[in-house]
Amino acid sequence: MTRTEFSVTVDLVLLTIRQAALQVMLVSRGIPPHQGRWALPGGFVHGDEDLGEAAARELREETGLDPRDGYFEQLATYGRPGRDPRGRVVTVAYLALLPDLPTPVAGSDAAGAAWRPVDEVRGDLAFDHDEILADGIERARSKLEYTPLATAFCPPEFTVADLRAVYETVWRVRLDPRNFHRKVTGADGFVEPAGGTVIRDRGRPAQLYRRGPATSLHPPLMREPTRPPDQRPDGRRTS
Amino acid sequence: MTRTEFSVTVDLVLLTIRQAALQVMLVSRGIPPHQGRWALPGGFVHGDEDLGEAAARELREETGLDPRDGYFEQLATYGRPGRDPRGRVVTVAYLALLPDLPTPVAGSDAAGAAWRPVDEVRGDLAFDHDEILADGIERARSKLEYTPLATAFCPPEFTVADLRAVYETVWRVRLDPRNFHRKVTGADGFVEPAGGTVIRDRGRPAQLYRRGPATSLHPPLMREPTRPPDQRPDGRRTS
DNA sequence: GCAAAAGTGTTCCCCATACACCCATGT
DNA sequence: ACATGGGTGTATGGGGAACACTTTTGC
Repeated sequence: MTRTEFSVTVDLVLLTIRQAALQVMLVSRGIPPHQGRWALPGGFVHGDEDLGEAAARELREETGLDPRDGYFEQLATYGRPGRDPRGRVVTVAYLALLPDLPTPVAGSDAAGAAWRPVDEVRGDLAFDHDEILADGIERARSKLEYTPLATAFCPPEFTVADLRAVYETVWRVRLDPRNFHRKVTGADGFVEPAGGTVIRDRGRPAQLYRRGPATSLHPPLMREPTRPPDQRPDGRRTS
Repeated sequence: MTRTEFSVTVDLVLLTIRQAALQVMLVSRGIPPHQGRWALPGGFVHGDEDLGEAAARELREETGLDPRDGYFEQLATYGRPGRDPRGRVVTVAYLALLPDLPTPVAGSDAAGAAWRPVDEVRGDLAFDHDEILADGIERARSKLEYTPLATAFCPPEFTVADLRAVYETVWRVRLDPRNFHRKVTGADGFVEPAGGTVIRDRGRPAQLYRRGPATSLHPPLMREPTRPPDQRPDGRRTS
């Protein structure tokens, strides 16, 4: 019975929506291995830490954000021999869905950290981070179907249109604004009125809402549509 | 930067349906820590193994089963300091849904392995295995809603009633046999006819079916009903 | 014949979709 | 005035739930 010794790291898939695109937080690696390449933020788990604590610590160190600003959950664990040239390293990946806060990237570690559109970085990441990122995006997509987590991408107060933009961006679809409005405001505990109104661009002012108390939606409120081939706004087809 | 050394184990949540109950494979621990208590089967990850390989190896060693007999996926990873008195041990839990095959428990390690109804063991397991088991059951429950994995609990050929019993057992509900039959046989790629018929108890012979090619069901075929309080056959209430 | 389980047909109703229409603002 | 986005009302259709009914076996 070999009791091989491992190092254990946490890696973060931090997703947000900026400029109408799904973006992921990446760091440019300053040291080998994979020096100069983009990678998911992360680091070694300390001796007295639970895994989730280590992930939350890294989140604070790298971005200044708090897990409670958005949503935070364990994603999956990766331990293929050879995935890290430094030795036998198992990494526990965490997924966070965050609002596009004016990121106070101040922290020291955060040098070289940046939001990047996921479409522009797929295939270019260090280690097995492409695989981890793909799993995180897939998880986020499916979570939107049966949980109220779309609000995790929104700031504390948001409009129905903001929330709709989340689904449209993550799923790459157009949703009918009128039916969307009814479903969201009608769903029990999904959102609750915050009182104010705001004018985003042109047109009638929109009501502001806060996250509601719901933690799950049964039946699922929003369902990822099975797209007819021409419905993608960018004209591309699903494989 | 402390690079603490960890041991890494895999633990298996093996679920099946026997005697109309959801059952989990447990081993009685022969050595400390937690000697004499029930625990999930598992073991240390070897130096040259991927995590999934280690889990599949443990499955073979402990039960003689193959991952491909049913369904197999990573569940979650647990690494709370102090969860194992032997030191800093991180465990990657895997979930398997298996048919009630005439288990060839022959293997040496399998001494003391047994299927136990999940209702009878909750709260009594070693380490943090109660938490892991609860997470596995919850994952299995929700997977049935939007995947065709209920067939993983069935032998290669099964009747619609067999499949219905899976949902009824895992969800603790009664489902209408007539509507269930139509939904299952009508869903694209969920099941396909195997040709034969079989008489289980009394009544008209039932058609046999095999697993179909579908890997996902969009929209979800079966939905866990939100139960009116009196609908549980055993009369108990959901918390 | 009778009980029991398999399987089909039919009705009703909810709810998602589609879309006409009105509201409130900036220019 | 008119363009633009916010929000409501309403008709239509598909699918799930409920259940009457037929089929095929064992006893």
